[in-house]
Amino acid sequence: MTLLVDAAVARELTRDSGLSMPDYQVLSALSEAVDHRRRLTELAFRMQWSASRLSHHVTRMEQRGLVTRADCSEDLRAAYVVLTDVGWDAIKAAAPDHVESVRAHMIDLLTPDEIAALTTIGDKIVAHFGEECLDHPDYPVQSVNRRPVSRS
Amino acid sequence: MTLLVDAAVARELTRDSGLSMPDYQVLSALSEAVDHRRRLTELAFRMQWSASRLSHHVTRMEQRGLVTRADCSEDLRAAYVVLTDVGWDAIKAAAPDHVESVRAHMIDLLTPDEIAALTTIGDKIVAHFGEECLDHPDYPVQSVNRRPVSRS
DNA sequence: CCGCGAAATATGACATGTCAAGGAAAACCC
DNA sequence: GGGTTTTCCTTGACATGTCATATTTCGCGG
Repeated sequence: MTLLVDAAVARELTRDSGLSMPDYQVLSALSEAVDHRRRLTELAFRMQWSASRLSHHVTRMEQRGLVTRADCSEDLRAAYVVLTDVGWDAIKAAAPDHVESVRAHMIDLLTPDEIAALTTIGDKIVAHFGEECLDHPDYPVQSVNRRPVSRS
Repeated sequence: MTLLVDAAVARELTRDSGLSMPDYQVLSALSEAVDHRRRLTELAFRMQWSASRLSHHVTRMEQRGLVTRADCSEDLRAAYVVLTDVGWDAIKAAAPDHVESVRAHMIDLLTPDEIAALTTIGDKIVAHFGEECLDHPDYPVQSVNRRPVSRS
C-alpha cells in the first residue's frame, strides 16, 4: 500500500512541478521556518535524514537555485539552508496539486473512522520508537538516527 | 511511521544476516517458487520493480553467489533467476529473525482490531490502484509500473 | 515465409543515498 | 587555559535506482 501510494504521489509531483519528493520535503520544511532558513542538523533531524544525505542534497538543490547556504554567526561550525525566491515560488506552485494528489490516492479513499484508526496506529508505532530516543524536547521530532545502539 | 518501521527493520535485517531488504525480497520471492526460479519479468511485476532495477540487482546478487541466471528453453529472450544453495541458506537463516523484527516493531504493538482496520485500509487503497491496471489475472499482482499514461 | 511491432533483457550514463573519514569550531574539564 | 572530546558539516568512494536505449526473439498479419 505505501509502495503504491508513494510511487503515484511522487510521479505526479514530478510531473506537475519538476520537484522530487526529497526536494519537496526540504522546501516544505524551509517554508515553514520563520526566516525561511534552518540549520542543517535541525533539518536533518526533522526529516530523519543523515547529515551527509542532506548536505549532498542541498548541494544539488543549490545548483538548481532552489536554496542557498548561509553562515551562522553564533556558531561558526554551523550553516543555514535558506529558501531562495525561486525555491519559494516552486513550493508555492507545487503544494496545492501535491496535497490534492495525496487526498486522491489515499485520504479520500478512507472513511473518517478509518482515518482516525490510522492516526491511532501511527501514534502508537511512532511512540514505540520515540521512547528510546525522544530526549531532546526542543526539536520537534528527533529520534532514531541517533541509535548506534549497543551492538556486539 | 512507515519511515521508522522500514528503517528499523532494514537495519536489523542487515545487522543479523548481511542482506539488504531488496536482497531479502528477491530471495523470498524465489524461495516461494516451485523450482526456486522465476522469470525476471514475473519477479519484477510481483515486486513492483522496473525490469532494469531487477536486472541490475540480480547482477549484483549473482556476484555474491546468492542467485544465478539460467536460460529459458521455451522463450529464448527470457531468463530465469535461480536461487543457489548459498542463497537458500541465506534466506532460511534470515527469515525467522526478520519476521520477528517486523512483529516487534509493528504487529505486536497493535491490537487485533487495529490490525483488522489496517488490513481493510490497505485493501481499499490497493484496490484503488488495481482497478486501472490489474488486467492480467495470471500474475498475482502486476500493476502501476505499466502506467506511462497519457502525458502531454 | 516476411516484415514489423511488441516483449524480455541488458547496459551505460546519470541521479540519489550510504558509509567512513576529516577539518574546524565549540564544549568540557580539571 | 591548554588538551581532550563532541558537534557540525563536508567530501569522496561506493552502493543503489532510474531513464533511455540497444539487442534479441516472439507473435502476427499478409
